Amino acid sequence: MASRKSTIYDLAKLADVSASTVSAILNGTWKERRIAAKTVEKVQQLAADQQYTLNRQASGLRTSKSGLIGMLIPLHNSRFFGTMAQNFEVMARARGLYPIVVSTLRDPALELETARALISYRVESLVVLGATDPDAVSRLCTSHGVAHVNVDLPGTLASSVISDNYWGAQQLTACLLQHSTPQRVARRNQLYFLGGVASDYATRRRIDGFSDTLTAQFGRFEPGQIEACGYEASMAEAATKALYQRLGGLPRALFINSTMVLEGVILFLKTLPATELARCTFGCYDWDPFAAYLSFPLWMVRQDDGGLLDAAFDILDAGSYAEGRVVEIKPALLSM
Amino acid sequence: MASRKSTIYDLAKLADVSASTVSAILNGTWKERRIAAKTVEKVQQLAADQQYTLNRQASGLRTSKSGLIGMLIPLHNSRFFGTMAQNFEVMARARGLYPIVVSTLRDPALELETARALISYRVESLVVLGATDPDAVSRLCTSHGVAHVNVDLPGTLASSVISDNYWGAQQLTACLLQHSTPQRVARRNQLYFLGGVASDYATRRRIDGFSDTLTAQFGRFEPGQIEACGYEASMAEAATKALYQRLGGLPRALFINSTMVLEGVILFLKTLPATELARCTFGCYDWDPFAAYLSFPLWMVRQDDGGLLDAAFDILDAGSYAEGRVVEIKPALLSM
DNA sequence: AGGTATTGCACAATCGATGGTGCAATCTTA
DNA sequence: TAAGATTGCACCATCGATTGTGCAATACCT
Repeated sequence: MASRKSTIYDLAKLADVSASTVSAILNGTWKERRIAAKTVEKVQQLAADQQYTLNRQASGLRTSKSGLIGMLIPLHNSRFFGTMAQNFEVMARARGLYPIVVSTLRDPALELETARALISYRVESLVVLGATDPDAVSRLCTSHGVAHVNVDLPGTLASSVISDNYWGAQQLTACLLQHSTPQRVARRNQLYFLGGVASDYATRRRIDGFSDTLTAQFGRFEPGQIEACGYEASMAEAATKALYQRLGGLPRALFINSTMVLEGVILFLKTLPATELARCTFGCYDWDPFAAYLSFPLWMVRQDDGGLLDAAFDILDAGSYAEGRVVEIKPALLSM
Repeated sequence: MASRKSTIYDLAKLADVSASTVSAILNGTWKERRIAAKTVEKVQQLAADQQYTLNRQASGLRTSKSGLIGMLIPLHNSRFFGTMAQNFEVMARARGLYPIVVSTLRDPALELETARALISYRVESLVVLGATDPDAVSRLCTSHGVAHVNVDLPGTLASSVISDNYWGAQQLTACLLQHSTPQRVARRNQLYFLGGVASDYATRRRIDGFSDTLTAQFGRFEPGQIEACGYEASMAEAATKALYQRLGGLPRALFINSTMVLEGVILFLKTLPATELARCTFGCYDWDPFAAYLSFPLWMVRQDDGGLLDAAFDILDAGSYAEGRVVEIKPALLSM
């Protein structure tokens, strides 16, 4: 029954018809080919008995369609990227495409290598999420005629869908201002921005939103209020500690750029007495369910993952990826 | 320069050699085929100029190798599964295989459909993580000669690598006993197990570890101490509330079965005053970085994700997947 | 010089599925 | 009943890469 493998030729022999007939029956084009209903039934029964499965390598080779759609993500084990991957799979399947999600560890070389691999498997489109060097991927895709779209971090060579980082940062900063207790001590009477990479587009936009809001409020803003210490928890922990020592205490409010950075901040906060924490208001750009239940209040910006991917698929569906437009999707501000 | 696509035939024409020569040069077998070094160089240069990429559909069809290895996971947006996916990718690449991770939403039908799709793309092996019905997937894989291994939840038709849930539950339970304050109120003088599905293998083993430890300690154990309310946060929230009302307070200790369930528990705990929380000791089977920073102490069992996958790949590498053995990997107990 | 050995490559079949084309057999219609 | 229409399917080239085999051309040897 379970012959090691079974091809349309095997079925053809068993059913005493030609391979092309079997093919037409199994791929649904048998009506156009005027195959008799009873032949159809016989072959379908046989295919089921023999556990036949289409060889998509062969099928794809012939039709030059793979049925695959790829997504590059920086990491699997992050809430945001995981949720995006989850949404991506659902939307891909809804379009009859088979989703492949691969992480590239924020490594430009791995991004390119991975894109190249996906292209060699002949993916039909590619969603490039949070890539470090989206334009390099764009060049590769374009030279191979692969539709693609950047998400979360924009590129210049293809259309992009990103969070409205500027707006979100403004909202979060305004919120921190509003909910923090003004303090007398001058050196503490400030808000600080922590984490991310200054050369990174999203971080830059958030810094802009942060600093513009502060400038609008106070008329001044100092570069020292920004600590773009990277995304790693250990870096963030050290940076928080350094800030604490520099200020002689926690700042009036802290704008934490990503949940990964938040992990690092918390590592340091754990060493402080609870009374200290109460003096500072915390905000985090990005959301995590457990972060909502920390021992101190925390404001969070939650990106609209569904909205981002909807827009991305719209671009792919419309074939307008080469236009290089940037669509911004507003995030949501969540209290604690 | 960037011809829409370029095949070995295009390169052959340009280099004025045969396609088989190009193929041998590009796949590294040119030494055995005694291709002259200068021909090699010429063709390689040309391939680079033309942005040639191997068509893996064609290559795989011919060699009946896809270079793909698949992994089924229940969800992307969970720490544990995300981390497993991340490790999987690294290990797959180290073996020269291209990883495909797909989620199946704990849906047996989707598990099967996905496995079938991966097989149609001719994956060379399949890691089945936390599947609801691993044996159905095994049957499919076996009938197609695809190597596979179950991870996290065992099957009976293929080798499995799982956490030592019994041992982990014993450890966690013992730890809860040791760290909880014995209370006089009889109805509270008990530990409760919350979450999971009783028909699920992992949950059953954990319940066994939990109840055996309690029986050993107290000589008795009541079925009412188990609330296998499922994995959803909302269910867990309701169950916690019901338990609280039934007992007239929190129990002496709570064994929370998964971080998802923990989310639900916390939703309810948020409605209680902090003094109430101090009376109960909390333990969670599974780990989340932020759960470590909740406003109350929490013991967690962290599964050895690297160890699980190492063992899984060992089985695949050894080709011993059909033996149906079960390997248990001990988890770690983490304080707060 | 004549023969063998080696070098360097081309040819052609093949993997499995697809789809254009052609051709009997049967059916329809005048 | 003969001509035309329709039904039902087989044949074959093709997608791009791989690999066993064969065969000139050059190198080597006595």
